[in-house]
Amino acid sequence: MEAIASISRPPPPYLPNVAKRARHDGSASGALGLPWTAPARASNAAARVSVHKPAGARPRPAPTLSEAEDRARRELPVWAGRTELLRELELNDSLIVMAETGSGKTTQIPQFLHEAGFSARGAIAITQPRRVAAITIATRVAREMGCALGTRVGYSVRFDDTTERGVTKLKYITDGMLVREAIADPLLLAYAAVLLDEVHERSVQTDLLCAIVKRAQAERRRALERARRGCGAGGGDGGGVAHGGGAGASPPSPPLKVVVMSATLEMATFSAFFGGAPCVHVRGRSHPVTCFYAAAPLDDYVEAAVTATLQVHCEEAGLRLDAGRDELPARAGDGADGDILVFLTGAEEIEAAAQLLNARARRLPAGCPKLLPCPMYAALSPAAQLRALEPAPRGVRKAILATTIAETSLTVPGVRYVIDSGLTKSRRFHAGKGVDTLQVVPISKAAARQRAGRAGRERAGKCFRLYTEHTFFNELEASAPAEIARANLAAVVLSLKALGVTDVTAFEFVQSPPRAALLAALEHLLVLGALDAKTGALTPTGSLMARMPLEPSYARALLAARAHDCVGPMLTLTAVMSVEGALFVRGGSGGAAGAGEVGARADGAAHDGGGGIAAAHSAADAARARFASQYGDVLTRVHAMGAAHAAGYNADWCRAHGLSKRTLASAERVRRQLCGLWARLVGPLAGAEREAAVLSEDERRGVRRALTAGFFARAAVRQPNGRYVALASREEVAVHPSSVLFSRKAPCVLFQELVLTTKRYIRELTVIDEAWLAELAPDFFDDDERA
DNA sequence: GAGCACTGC
Repeated sequence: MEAIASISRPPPPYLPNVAKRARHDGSASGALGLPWTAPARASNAAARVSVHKPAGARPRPAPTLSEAEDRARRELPVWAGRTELLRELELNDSLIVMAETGSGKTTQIPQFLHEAGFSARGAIAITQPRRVAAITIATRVAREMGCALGTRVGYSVRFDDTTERGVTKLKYITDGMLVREAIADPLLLAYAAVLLDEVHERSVQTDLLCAIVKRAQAERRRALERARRGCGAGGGDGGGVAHGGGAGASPPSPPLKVVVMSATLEMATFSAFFGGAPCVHVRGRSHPVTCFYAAAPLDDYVEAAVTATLQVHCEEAGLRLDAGRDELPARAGDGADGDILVFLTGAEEIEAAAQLLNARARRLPAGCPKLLPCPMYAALSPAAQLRALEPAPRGVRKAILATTIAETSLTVPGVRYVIDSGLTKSRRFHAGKGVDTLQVVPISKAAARQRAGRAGRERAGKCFRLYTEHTFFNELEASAPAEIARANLAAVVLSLKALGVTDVTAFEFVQSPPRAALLAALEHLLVLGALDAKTGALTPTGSLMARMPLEPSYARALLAARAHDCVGPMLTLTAVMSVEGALFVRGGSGGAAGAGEVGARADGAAHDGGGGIAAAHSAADAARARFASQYGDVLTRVHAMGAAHAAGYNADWCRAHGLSKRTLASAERVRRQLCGLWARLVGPLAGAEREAAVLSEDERRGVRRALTAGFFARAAVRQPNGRYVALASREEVAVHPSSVLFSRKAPCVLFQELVLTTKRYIRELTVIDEAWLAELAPDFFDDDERA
């Protein structure tokens, strides 16, 4: 063990040992320049590999890799620890691997296990938090192993499963998919080993999977013990043990091997959770990144980010920002070599920064290379995202203005400088009020290191932090709170119940969520009819809900459609409401996503007027108005989806009607998936295949009643003074101005969303009859009246 | 009369 884990606690990369205050280039900074503090020396020890080379034969190279590629693969740091890893896994059921970026853990460790025979009695699952990662890594590994994707190596993500049971040995799978599989097969009998990757991200799903595999491990071990004892007691001699032999029982499955893979130092948490599992540390391969800090706190970080970008752009090109034409530097610097990645918090702010950058870039000193701002956030169309990833033209430096999307979800090549605002947007669930909020909060130290590391992917880089060194060391948390500690747990609790957990408050989580959140989730599921009030067990309805890839409230509403003769329309409704991404976008110049088109203009001269996001919003309002329903925003979406379906999702038609083809396409995919699921779980779809473009009045009434069955807790009634009060919380709420019901107030509405900004706004409304509430959710409203 | 970080089933 020691050989590999020669350093079980490596020095954190990027951190200076000595903080030296170093003003950049004397007094030159003037109005534009920001003063920085810099470390005494660049320090990133992670560039070295500290594991020894094991002796022993290695398998033959995969035929489809070139010799150079194969050599590169064997030189990945994780190869040095191959023998040790395998030996530890022979001796232990669980292993924690801390491997830094660039170590090759995700592609190589599964192959090590396969080659060593661990896959002989079951597949090896490798979980990934993101779809693209599962797909691209599986593709890469299939090539390394010289086989076609979908044979020995495959992936399984929503809507796309390329694996074949019994054939696929290495199965790259999204976290969520494996949780689904575990609901049908809690002992994970299809697998001989499960490798949980990127557990340091602490998503609800990986936390849940840790607990699931631990339980499966324990039960499979017990089953093995029982089989062994049973055989022994059954008499006979040694031979009987090897062959099993209980009356007709199938041979017990082998112990489940679990490898937990993380990229940060949080190993102790997971080691303790898995009963003191050994930890292995594998060095990564990244380049040193020098960090600079703001010398004093900054009040406007968008402004500061723009200033810092220009400063880095000029100074790294060998120019001083205030240098005049006569003072061109003797040393030419690096020209426009190396792009700048700027971390901001949201789309609106990024568009504002892009405009500011464009305006100020015009006033750069003569001889300064061009600077090209490139917005990057999830709402951008894929085409616009790709444009930001393309190499800049010669002599031009890109400034990629990104959200946290560039932290882990995608890698921007060519980045040499990172500017870090130190902030991110974070969603939090407030159990007491049952509302979600989205707030700008400081990032963690781990996230700050992750961001800085983005400058050192290809060569040595620099990171400029728009906060002080004191803030970094004394104010930032070591790591962000696990998602499970701040999320709405209704879906989690429903999954746990489906996994056979009777008492979720006693369940052993990697980190226990707040008790209040657990109780709120239980109560929510109880009033939805998913749990039995006496036993707390899943009801038949709850069991169906747990099998649907929907939020519990939507699942409940969908099931309620049976009683209201509107299953087909409700399938459309739940599909169109459960996809992310804007449905209504600006029409005209044609693009899948409205905001995307706005962002894509950043490289042109079009970034002049106030336009931007605000214009896209009002255009979306106009698109919404075309399909407006007197019954509210949800029915408006259903109308739009129905009309688009009738038009065959034609691209020109979508554009002309201000609808996002991309969002519609994913809604249609979800709808088809739900139809298939419904046919299997509930029964044949009588007439629901009719893709109702236009709903009858009865169907409109039906879906509003069905929706009430799932969302009664989010009802608001109009007061005599014209304002609304949310029934459950008794709080005053206001209709969001984007709603089709903004100027046409109904007496009673359901809302899908409550956002806290300048007011408590309710969004995505549906007009209902107040009497339905007591009829469809008597328990909930009886209690409420007594309260 | 305002504005949706990022994943995932």
